[in-house]
Amino acid sequence: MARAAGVSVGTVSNVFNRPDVVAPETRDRVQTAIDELGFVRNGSARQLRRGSITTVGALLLDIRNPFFTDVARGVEDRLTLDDHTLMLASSDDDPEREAKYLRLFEEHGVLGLLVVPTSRSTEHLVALHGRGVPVVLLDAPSSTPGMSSVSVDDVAGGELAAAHLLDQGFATITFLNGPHSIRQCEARRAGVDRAVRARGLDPADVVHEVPLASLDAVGGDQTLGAWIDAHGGAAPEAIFCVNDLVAVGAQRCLRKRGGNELVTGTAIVGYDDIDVAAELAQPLTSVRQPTHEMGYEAADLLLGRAAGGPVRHTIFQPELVVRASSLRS
Amino acid sequence: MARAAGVSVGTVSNVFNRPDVVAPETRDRVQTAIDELGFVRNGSARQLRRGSITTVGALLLDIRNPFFTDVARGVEDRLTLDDHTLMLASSDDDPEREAKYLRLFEEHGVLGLLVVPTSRSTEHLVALHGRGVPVVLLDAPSSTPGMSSVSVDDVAGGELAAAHLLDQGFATITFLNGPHSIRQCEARRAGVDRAVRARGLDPADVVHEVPLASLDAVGGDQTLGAWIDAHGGAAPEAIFCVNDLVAVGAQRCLRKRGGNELVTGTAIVGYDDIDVAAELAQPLTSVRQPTHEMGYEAADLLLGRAAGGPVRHTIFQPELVVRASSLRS
DNA sequence: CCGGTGGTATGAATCGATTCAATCATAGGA
DNA sequence: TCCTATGATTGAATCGATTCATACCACCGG
Repeated sequence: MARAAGVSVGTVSNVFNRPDVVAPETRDRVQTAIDELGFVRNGSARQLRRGSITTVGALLLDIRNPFFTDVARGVEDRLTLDDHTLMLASSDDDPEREAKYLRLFEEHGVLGLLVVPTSRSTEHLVALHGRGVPVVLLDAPSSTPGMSSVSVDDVAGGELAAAHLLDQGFATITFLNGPHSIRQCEARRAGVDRAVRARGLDPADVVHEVPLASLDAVGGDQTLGAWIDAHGGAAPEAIFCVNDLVAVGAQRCLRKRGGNELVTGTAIVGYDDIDVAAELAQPLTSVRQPTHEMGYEAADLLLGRAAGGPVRHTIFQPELVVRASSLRS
Repeated sequence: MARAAGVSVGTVSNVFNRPDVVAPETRDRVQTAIDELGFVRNGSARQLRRGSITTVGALLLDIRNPFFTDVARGVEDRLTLDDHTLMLASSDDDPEREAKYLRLFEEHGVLGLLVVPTSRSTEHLVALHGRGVPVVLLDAPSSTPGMSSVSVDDVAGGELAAAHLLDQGFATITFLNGPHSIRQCEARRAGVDRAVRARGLDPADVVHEVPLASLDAVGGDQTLGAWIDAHGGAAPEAIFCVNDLVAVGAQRCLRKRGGNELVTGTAIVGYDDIDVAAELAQPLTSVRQPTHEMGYEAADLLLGRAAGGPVRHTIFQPELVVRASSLRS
């Protein structure tokens, strides 16, 4: 220990935590000893004595999805204001991985957790929260009392997309969607239906929902390809994709079938407004979610909560960004 | 504590760590008590006693860059094999942030660190490593004895790109590059020069290097635009971009100036081969780096190192993926 | 009946920083 | 000169899990 500086343990601790109570001269002496030895205090010991301090955990679904990393960036930006740090991990929508990471975070005495819950998993979270670890749900509304949440109105998002297509005059919408066990997928479908009904139409006549093999470009490509094959080689007039990666896959599928020519006969709307949406072969119309703000707000709620603040449920509104891919040619 | 199960602390500890030495009957009794109370052992205390255990830290340059998240995924995939977990953070190429996170990781008693070093920063890392925390450098070769590293041969990457353009018959290459203080930028330039010289030409005649305002799409767009303005409105015949985001920006710039028409007169080569490279307006020729393998290998090296294994320097070879953007029309 | 052996359980010592009551030093006031 | 107020430093107790030497028990062979 750095009492090679000729002082007691208590004084060293004071230099770190309450420098003002230490005489300037002593402080300097200790400080130089610290620098020379490259002394770093043991975080585990600090934390053991103090309770949790600086780190906040975030458990996302997929660390490679730009939507989540943008959210994470918002979280980080809020946390650095208070000198907190972020521990990231991804659950891959696997409840088992989720449970494992939740336990690890709790063992590490994390200050609180931001969690994008997997399809079905709330028991662990509720238990954790009950044990006194503040939890804020991300991209999912909370029904547990005392647990804050930050989410986006996915019904409104689905409605925006469908309304846009209907207003263009398309009579049918082919909806490449994920399983309804995923809340977001179900909600977006509900929004689509609402837009259809608002125009006096019957969803059963207008909406053709096609379940995706996977929620990425490969899934979009294959699923749309199979659909086209099953319909005598005719492409749909208008497609709504549950996220932009799927939309990219759909475009790829159409282009392959059009002999690598740009296909402009089919309207496509995506979801998430990823960075390159504007730069694609067909600049993609998409529903934008305020990712950065979501992360920022969630971190803010968590820190407030940890300090005894109020429970809140923030619901952001999505926004439609219209580009060439959805316009009638 | 869970000695409401009627046993001593030591026994509870044994149930967790050496279940075989506890009598089955006792073990069950303790286990049910644990489950009922939702008992989670205090990670700080464990770690204090044991030394570091499960977590590995990774400090990346930018968490939003797909290149780094793909690498992170490789890391995670390796770590889960040994039940380790990953703490992620991004330094934003800011040495101060880097230092802060390094200290935090060390305080947390991390098992080891994977670091993509900022432009100039090795002192901290060397000191840390000297203090006994295993460090593996990512995407940068190590010159410090005892410190393993995983990197890609950026000289070869630059050479691949330039050779491809030269072989297409282009007489000049406009290179949108970052500052040479960034090792990768400098190395790629060296590779370009090597390709030029190998063909008996003088780099001074062939290569026009243009410094970028920022290493993203906005930077690529603006920098190329300024260059074109400075050259009487004429676009270069062949462009090499230091990464794919810059290439996307360059394409955007060209399209804007071509009245939103696809511009096929200019050849473009990017770097990183991001996911959507094939789906862009001009499918992008790019230099691919084995991101996932890099992460996996780095994590493997780190775990090996922590277990007293050897120091190693792995250098991966990049690969050129040719698409339409670079082909003579 | 005794000593030995193997299988279990115990609890005190330990890790290292923090905290707080107690000690020590110095200066100022009476 | 003595007493007190103020400021600075000390060191023992503490956090909670792990570890290890010790104790306990039952059973077996001699």
